[in-house]
Amino acid sequence: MKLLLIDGNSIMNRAFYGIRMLTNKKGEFTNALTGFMNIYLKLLKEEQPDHIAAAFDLKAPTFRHKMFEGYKANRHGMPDELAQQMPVIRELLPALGVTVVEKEGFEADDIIGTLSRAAAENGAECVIMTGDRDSFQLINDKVTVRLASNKEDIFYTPEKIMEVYGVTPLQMIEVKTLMGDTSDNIPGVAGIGEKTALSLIQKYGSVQYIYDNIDTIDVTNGVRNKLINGRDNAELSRKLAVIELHAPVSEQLSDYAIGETTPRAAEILTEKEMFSVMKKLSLEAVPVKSEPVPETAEAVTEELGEGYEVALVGGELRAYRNGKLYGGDVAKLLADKEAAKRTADAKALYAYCMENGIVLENVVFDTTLAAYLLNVNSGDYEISRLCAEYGVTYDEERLGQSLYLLNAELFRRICSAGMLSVLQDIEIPLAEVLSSMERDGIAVDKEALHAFGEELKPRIASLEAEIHEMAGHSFNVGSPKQLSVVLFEEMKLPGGKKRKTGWSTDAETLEKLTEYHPIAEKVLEYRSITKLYNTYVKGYEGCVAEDGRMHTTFKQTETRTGRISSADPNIQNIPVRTELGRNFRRFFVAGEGKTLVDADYSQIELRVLAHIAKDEAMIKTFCEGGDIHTETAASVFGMPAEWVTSEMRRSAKAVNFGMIYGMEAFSLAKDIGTSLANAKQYMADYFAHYSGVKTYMEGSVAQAEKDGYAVTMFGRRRFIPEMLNSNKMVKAQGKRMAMNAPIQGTAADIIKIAMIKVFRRLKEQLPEARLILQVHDELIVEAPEAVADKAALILREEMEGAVKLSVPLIADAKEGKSWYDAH
DNA sequence: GTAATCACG
DNA sequence: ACGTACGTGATTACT
Repeated sequence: MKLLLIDGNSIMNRAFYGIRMLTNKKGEFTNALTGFMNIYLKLLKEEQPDHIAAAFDLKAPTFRHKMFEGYKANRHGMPDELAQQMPVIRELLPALGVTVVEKEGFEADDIIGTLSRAAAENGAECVIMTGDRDSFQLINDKVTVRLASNKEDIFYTPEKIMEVYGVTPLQMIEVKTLMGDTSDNIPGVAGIGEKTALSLIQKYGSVQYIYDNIDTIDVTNGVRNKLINGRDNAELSRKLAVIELHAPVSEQLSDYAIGETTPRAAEILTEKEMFSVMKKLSLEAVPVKSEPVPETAEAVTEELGEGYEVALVGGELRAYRNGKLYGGDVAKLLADKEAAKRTADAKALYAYCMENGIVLENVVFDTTLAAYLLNVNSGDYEISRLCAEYGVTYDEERLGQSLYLLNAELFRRICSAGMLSVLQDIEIPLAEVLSSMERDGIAVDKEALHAFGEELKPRIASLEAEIHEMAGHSFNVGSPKQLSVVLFEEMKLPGGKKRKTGWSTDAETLEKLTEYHPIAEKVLEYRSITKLYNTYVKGYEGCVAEDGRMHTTFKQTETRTGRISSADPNIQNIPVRTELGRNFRRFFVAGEGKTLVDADYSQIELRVLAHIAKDEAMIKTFCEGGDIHTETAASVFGMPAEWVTSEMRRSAKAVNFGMIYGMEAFSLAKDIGTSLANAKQYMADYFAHYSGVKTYMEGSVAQAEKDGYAVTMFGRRRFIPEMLNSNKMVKAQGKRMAMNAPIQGTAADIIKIAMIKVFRRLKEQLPEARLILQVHDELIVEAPEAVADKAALILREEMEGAVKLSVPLIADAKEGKSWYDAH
């Protein structure tokens, strides 16, 4: 028989601080729960106990502590984020068949002490799982302590205690009596710490012996005096240090046999969205009904509208009419303008149709896109998971029915969140555009790309040799760890920032080192060239398809702000800021007889800011066609625009960009290289001039605090659970998100609208020209040379006219044979 | 799998 | 006293 005793509070505490903040959609914290369950599952597997008890503290002062007068409660109240999770684990464990034991007036340690004694008396083996060392005194031949650790748990037996502390487990009580324990409010003897306490007990065995022989024991007079003065405290401490072994809880071991898992476990875990834990427990997610879903199929249809569920399963098309298998011609259905289609992946469905010569019409709903809009933080929009999340019974055999009910629920939520337009007017039409862009791809001059790489190789080799020469030996320059040893230990250069694992060697640090030693500059150059070679030559060579073109994947449900992202390869981070890197764009070319037309928005985010903040000064500058950064400099520095130097303009530009990110004065100071006081003054002057921006930023934060989310001009939402965090820094980050999300998100909405308009107009008026790339504020069209000007005109008109703001939107278009030339 | 670094808007 | 700008993706080193 084997009894596992879990120190509930201690493990929850460890899990809470060991795992980054996690929440479910509602913003309920789940990190301690997740950490606890992972520890619990590992224990089950490794220990294979047949009996388990989880002991918890109750809030009230404990028996041991109450016994003594003069005891003052000094416990740190646990943070709210952890306190919220405690009742949940207390309910979850019984649902998993684990007995929770708690007793008014007793600590978890007392319960564990009592049960471990009872287990040992009954000849059972006992393992105590805990995160602190308080229970070491309970260890004996039958009882071991398993101390949770970030790496391997550590097992404490009597031998291990002797090895580590040089005393027996019971003598740990004596040690604690002398040294005390601040977290447990045990005073101990003033001035006696762990070292002294251990050596005293190792030598004399007990506190009693020490005081009985206080005049003759071999200690310094200082220690003797401390012991004499602390005698009263020692007596009190001893009583506090001893763990109670007879707490009034059941000692019937059979009461702690592992029980059945009840359905409540799955309910709790589903509600908390702890899906990875459920998977490990082999539990199915269960519907959690928050609001009633219409009962009958007719009622659902009435709400959702007549339509067809169309799903691609393993490359096969399946169609259902209002959830029931559709027997008709699916290809015809897809092209039917009258038939409303609901799907789970519009981009894939558009791709499928394009490939098979079907003109897909009238897609009205998309499960994935809807779920993304409802919660951009999730990252997982798999159907069965969504069903669990939104209270629909998932049945793989009846996929149509599942999709149908899920769509009804998502539709309702999208409507009540005011996001139907974002879904139907932006995201779903965009899916078609993206699938067309992915299919077309961009032509790559593979030979030139390869040749460029061959040119870089010897430069890398010689830089590496130079660096090794300066260091005095060879090492891996690409390893930040090895590099930091060379720079900061061997060469004794001044280190800057600390990282988790040592000194940072990032570009900012190396930049500062250039004035101390030429090696820094070489490392910087080595880094930039290897980056170019590894990522953009080696990486991209493998990404050119048979047709000589690169087909990226545009991800539509990835970012928190509503932007699209690009992967395999990422086409949105191709070098441009340095000349060497910029050369890279020469290999992205127009196809035979064609040209690239590249158009980008001018300062779209600042224009969006001017508009949504209704800032008069900023609106005026943009409407008059003035230079925003120069105007900003003029007002911040209090002088006419003609007097503004390029240096001043640069600073003003930094402030303008900082505004978009919710930047604080500290970072501004660092960015433009001035004092904190100066930076504060700049920002104060900025807000005095752009008072609308100030009001807007404050309002944006206040609204996010009230609603839990930030919202764009078009109603796209971003939930910001960080806003509710009690950690000041996390909350500050939440505030910055709240300031940035509506700006970045609105700009993303605008360019998405522009993409749809450009795509449609090209299709109609210039079908041989194609929209092929998007880089956040930049669109690239590949067009036959003869119609390049027309394509440029269309791009400019549709981008500038995508939406009407209180400031003009400006897009500049350029043509060229390669991306380098066109940009 | 995570951390560090660096490419882009 | 802290610790400091938003949003991505790819590569390498290392556990």
